Amino acid sequence: MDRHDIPLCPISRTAVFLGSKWTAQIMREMLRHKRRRFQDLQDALVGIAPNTLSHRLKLLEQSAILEREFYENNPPRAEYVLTEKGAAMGKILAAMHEWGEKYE
Amino acid sequence: MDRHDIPLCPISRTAVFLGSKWTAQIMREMLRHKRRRFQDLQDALVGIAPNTLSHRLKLLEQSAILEREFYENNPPRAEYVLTEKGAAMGKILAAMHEWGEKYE
DNA sequence: CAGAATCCCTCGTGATACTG
DNA sequence: CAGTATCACGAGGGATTCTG
Repeated sequence: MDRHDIPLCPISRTAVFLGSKWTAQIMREMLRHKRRRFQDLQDALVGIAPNTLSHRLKLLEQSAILEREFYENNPPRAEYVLTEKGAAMGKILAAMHEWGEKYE
Repeated sequence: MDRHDIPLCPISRTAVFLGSKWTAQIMREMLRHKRRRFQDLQDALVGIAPNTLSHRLKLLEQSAILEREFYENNPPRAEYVLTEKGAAMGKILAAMHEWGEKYE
């Protein structure tokens, strides 16, 4: 067995998850608005590729940080809603913001 | 110009930096002890390769989160010391810990 | 509009061996 | 002890195209 099999501690898993390039910005946007459409997020996150956004949203949904609501109209509509677990991440983002303000 | 050139916002840079696999654990160790030797860290971070630890420490030093003190004895001794900027990251780690406790 | 499919490429990490 | 030197690999991200 090699080192890939050793699981990270909870705090590191949180850090690694949030540290995936776009995740913090997605969360900032969701914390501000509570509910956002795919297109809104893509507009807000200047430079993100749609497949990347889609992938991160899926992971956020799997972690129960967001919930996806899909309406099969024409055109279709998808909305992502912040859960309580997701909203609780606000403190982490706030701490990062405060630190960044002071030291960067 | 492609999307690689677009700089991340400060909060995302912080997240990405901390999200590098071992960085949160290094910081947890440094926040606990304020001052640690290379070997101490390698022992505490079970599974880390020395080149990886060395690399992360260099980046932490470049960001002025740690300072390196090197003594050319035989055997040599290196100590890494938490700066004020580094100590201020404690709030971020604490927020992650609190969130992890409650939701994971 | 909200993605899925594909291909490509970089970067962080890891294994291992070596040095002053 | 405290690293450096290589080599290699896999995952995440990006560019682009396509669809219901």
